[in-house]
This record gives sequence, C-alpha cells and structure tokens, in this order.
Amino acid sequence: MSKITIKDIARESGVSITSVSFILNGKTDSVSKETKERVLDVCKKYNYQPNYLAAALKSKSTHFIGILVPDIENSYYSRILKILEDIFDKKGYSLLISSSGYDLEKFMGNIRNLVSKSIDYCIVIPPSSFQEQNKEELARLSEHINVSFVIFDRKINYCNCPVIVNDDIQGGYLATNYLIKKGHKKIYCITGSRLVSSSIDRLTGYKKALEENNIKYDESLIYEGDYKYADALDIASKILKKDKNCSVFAFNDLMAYAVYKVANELGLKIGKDVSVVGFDDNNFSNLIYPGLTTIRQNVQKLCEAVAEELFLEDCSARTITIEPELIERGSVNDSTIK
Amino acid sequence: MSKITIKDIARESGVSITSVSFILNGKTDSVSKETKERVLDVCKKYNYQPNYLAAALKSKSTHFIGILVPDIENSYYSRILKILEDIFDKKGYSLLISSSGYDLEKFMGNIRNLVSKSIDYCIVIPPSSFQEQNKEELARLSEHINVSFVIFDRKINYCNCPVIVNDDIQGGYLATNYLIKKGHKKIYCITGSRLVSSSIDRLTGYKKALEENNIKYDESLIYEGDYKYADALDIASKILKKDKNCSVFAFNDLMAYAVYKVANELGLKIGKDVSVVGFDDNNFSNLIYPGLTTIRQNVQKLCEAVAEELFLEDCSARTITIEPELIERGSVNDSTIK
DNA sequence: GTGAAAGCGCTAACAA
DNA sequence: TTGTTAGCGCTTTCAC
Repeated sequence: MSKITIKDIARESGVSITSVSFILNGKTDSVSKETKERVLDVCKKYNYQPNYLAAALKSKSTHFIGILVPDIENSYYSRILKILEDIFDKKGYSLLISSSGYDLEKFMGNIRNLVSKSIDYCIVIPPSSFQEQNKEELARLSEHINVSFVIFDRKINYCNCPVIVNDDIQGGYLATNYLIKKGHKKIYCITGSRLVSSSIDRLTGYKKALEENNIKYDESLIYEGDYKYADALDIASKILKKDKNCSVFAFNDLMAYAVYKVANELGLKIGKDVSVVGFDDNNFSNLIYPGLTTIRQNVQKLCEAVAEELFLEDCSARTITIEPELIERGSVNDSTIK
Repeated sequence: MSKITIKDIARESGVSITSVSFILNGKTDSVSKETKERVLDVCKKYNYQPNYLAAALKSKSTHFIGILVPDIENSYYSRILKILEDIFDKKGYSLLISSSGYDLEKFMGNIRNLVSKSIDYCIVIPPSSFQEQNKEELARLSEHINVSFVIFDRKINYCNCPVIVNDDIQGGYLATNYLIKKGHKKIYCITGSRLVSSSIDRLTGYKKALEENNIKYDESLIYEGDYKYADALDIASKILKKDKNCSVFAFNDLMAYAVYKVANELGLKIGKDVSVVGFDDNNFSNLIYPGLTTIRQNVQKLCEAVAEELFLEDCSARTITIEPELIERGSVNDSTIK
C-alpha cells in the first residue's frame, strides 16, 4: 500500500541508494553488471515507480511543458494539442494543458498557475484580446523564472520570444487566386475580426491576388465576421439574397458552413450556383456535401517548428512562418467552361 | 533570474520560514496581522511563486488529476476535457491529459507514466480494446500507489472502482421510439462494433421500443458499423440504394453524416425522403442542413458525477448511469401526416 | 565499483 | 505568536 522508495530498493538489493539511482538513470558506466541486474530485478519485483516529483525537485527539471490554448474544444486547437502531445511524448515531456477560454484575466492566471507548477517550457496561444499591455507581465514572468516561452498561432511581435505562425497572407492569396482561375471575378469575403492579424493578413493576400489579376478591390464585397458560425449566417444570408450566383471566400471553415446552410435553405446549390472557399480544413469539411475547398495550414509543420524553437531556448524575438496549401474539393464551380 | 524561495522571503521580512509557510497556506490563526501583511508585501515585491513541487513532495498531494482519453482530437472527448478542466480548476486541481490513441499498449504505458507523476486521482476512459486481462494490471497499479481511479464512458464492470456511463439503453429507446411515433415502422440501424457495450445497449433500447410498439425485430435491418464515417458510407449506400424512402438510426452522429452524404449524392432529401436519427449531438449536427435529430448525452452531468465519485475515494465497484435526451431537429419526416 | 552525505524548497510537528 | 528542525524521495559530489 504505502509507496516503496529508492531506499527500499537499495535495502532489498543490498546496495546503496546511489547505485540504484545510477542504474535507473542509465549512468551505468560505474556499476557492475551483476549489481545492475540484481537491482533491476528487485525493481520489477516490487513494481517500483520512481517519484518523479522528488527527482524534479532535485534536478530542476520537471519535463513538464505548459500549453495555453483559448479553447480545447475547438477542433483546430485539439488537433494542435494532439500533434504536440505526440511530438513531446517522444522527447519524454508531458503537456500541462490550460484552456484560457478567450478571457484575458483567466489567461494570465493560468500562466501564473502553470509557472508555479515548475514547467520547463511554455507554449502560448494568446487569446485575441491579448494586448501590448500584457507583454510586460509575460516578460516579468519569464524573467523571474526559468521558463522558455514560445508564442504560437498569433502574430504578436512585441514579446521577447519566438513566434510561430501560419502564412496567412499566402493562404488568402491561394484561396483568392484559385477562385479567380476558376473564372470568378467578384469575390465576396467573410472575414474574421479586422483587428486580428490572421484576418488582416488573409485580406492582404486576397488583395494581392486581385491585383496580380488586374481586378479592382471593392470594399463593398468585404463583410466583417468574427470567425463564428452564428454571425456568418446573417452575412451569408445578406450576400446570397442579393447575389444568387456568387463566390465567397470565408476566412474560416465554420463560416463557410454558414454559407452552405443558407444556400441550402434558399435552394441554391454549392459548387454550382454558389462557390465557396474556406480556411482551416476542419475535419468536417471533407464530410459535408459537396466537400469544401479550403486552405489547410500545415499544422504538423507548425507544431514541429514550435518544438524546435522551444528547445533552442533562445528567447530573442523572431517570427517563423509556415506555408499553407489549398485543398481542392467540390465547392467551387468552374465558370471558365460555361 | 535565479528563483527566489521561501527562505529569501523569510529573511527579507525578518520572520521564520514557518510563519511564511503558514501565511501562504492560510493557516493564519497563529500569526499576527502585522507579520502577515509584511510577509505578503515582501512576496509581492519579489513576485514570489511557491515551488509547487516541493510542497507536493512534502504534503503527498500534487493536486494533479490524470485523465486518459482515447483521442483528444475527437470532439466528444475534447468536450469532456473542457468540462472536466472547468470543474477541477474550481477545486484547485490541474488535469494531466494523456491521449492513448485507441492503442492498448500505449494506454497502459500512459497510465504508468501518469502514476509516476504522482497524480492524486485518475480518470480513465479505456480504449475499446481494453479487456478483462488488463484489469489485473490496473488493480495492481492502484494497489501499489495511492491513487483513486474512476472509469468513465465505458461500461467495464470487472474493475474495482466506480464506473460512470451514459444510459445507452435509454438512448436507443428514445431514438427508436421517436421514429416510431413519427410513423416509421421499418427502421434500419447502423450500429457500432457489436462487441462494445454502448452499441449493445443502444440496440437493446431499439428492441425495447419496437417491442413496446408491437413491431417485430428484423435482423436484416441491422448493419454493423464501427462508429467511423468511412465504413458507414458503404452501409448507407447499400441501404439507400435498396430503399429510397427509409429511416435510419445511426448509432453515432458521424455515421449519420454518412447517410446525409450518400442521400445527397443520390439526390434524396434528408428529412423528406429519408429520415435519420443520430447519437451524440456533435457540434456539427446543428450546422448541417437539415439539422440532425439526435440523442444527446448529458455530458455536463456525466462529468459532475465523475468528480463526485472521484473525491469519494471509495473504490468499491458501482455503476452510475446518466440519462440522455432527444434533440429534435429536421432530419426526420412525419409520415403520420402524409 | 560503491557508498555517505548534502541538499533541492517546502510542511508541520514540537519547542519556546 | 513565532522559530527550530526533521524529513519528503531523489540526485550527485566526493571519498573510499
């Protein structure tokens, strides 16, 4: 019942604690083979599990990585968590996940909480409400403690740490250019909040594609959404009622689904009457009918970059950008072959 | 830079370590107000964060709760994680999440890993491959260590710990009865693996509803799926090609989406030509067109029950069952008013 | 090749 | 009301 310790193992195998510790930690150069085997046998016999805490206390390394996401339930973040868990598991690290729920207060509290748990590293996806003023607290934290930070998925350039993001400009460009090549010239946008960098960048990419194709940018085609389904429903309704044969670039898949819904209700066919391109490539985008053509961020690469930068332990400010790709499915009609 | 400790605080405020410890832990009865204030000031000044690890090592309680889920990315599990995180956060516990990926080996390895991290409690959602033979190892683990286990979401009655599950029999009954009341008599089923308890129970509920309504059970209407989308596509295709105006009870929403997809491809309308009821109420089921009528497990209640049972620390075997509800949307036609 | 011993930062008797 | 002190289980230096 009572947990057995390294002391018990040492006593049972008739060696010192030191030897047991060495054997368990692979520092086996200075230990005879017989001793090693005997100790290992005893460990197995008693099903000995070293106390991680005590080891961490002494060695100053918990092998815990804290990660702050706005919302675990969001499939985009849960995908990231899964990949990161996989990557770090292989390196012997455990993830301490904290869901800050888009709330800034909770977010800062969660950081403090993680830090007090002696994490070695910290991956931060800040809520969109994260502002310049919070930089200071983050900086103070990382100064007072011995934790390397990395910012992920949000272009925040005023923190003294690496920032890893998707190339949203390129994503916006890819989506728009695809629609143009399919013969669409009048392309509506449903953006996210026009204050957040991802949305700003996607729009920049949109404009770039138009420009390259000599299409004039028309502000009246741009509708500001908030990356949520509900609001996008209203916007889609406005667009489709005005313009039954339109093409829409939704700045995330969720809002693209709203276009599907409204089109269905109006008896319009996606991929024939109306064309939609999304952004994210949610799991569902391949299940829906017709499949949603969308921009896929290279989440795997993004996560690998996070791990790489983190272990560099170089907290100078820099931005790493990962290229997205276009996933072609059936939600866009080809009006060049009409 | 170097982390400051309770010792530093004691020295700076001119009191003993004990007093600081007491003040920080709210055992303030035996400390004068002035001392308390002084110490607190010093703590704030130096931005002191107590070392959680050292405290845990001494007090034998880490306030970590381990949780094993088959797959973080699955929205059903990520929903559970979010709710559990919320519940336990309020009680001052942090979740150590482990994704076992449906693989039994990895699952058992993860349990051992969590245990070595000195978790206080452990919530287990076993992979479906979890078998009687693993009971022993689980039992051995919980014997050698001081961790209370709870099994969640899987009816495994041979472990010596509480089991919290949704009432799948009732769920199956609710879905089937609803279809019957809408005038459907010939109801196809796409089940999960007929070896897992959830699937067995849902089918039991299905039969119960038929019986109550004097409809004969017809084995040829039952198709065994595996809770995945891809396979369900084939099954849906078989069913719909044979029977264009049918009604289907899919044992989860994902497989219901497959019915949508196939119906769309065949030019059949869900909610008019073909009727579907799902199970789970995924986020997406309200976004799809038409909305999917489905069975919603009361995840909140399920999670609350988990917390409650866990803290009871009574590891006697018992099963707690939570009632689901039917969410009516537009995927079933009313053939009584034809 | 092996072991004694110091100490990581904290808690909580016990003493004063 | 406050301080002294003995550990928690482990790592690691240094001596044998």
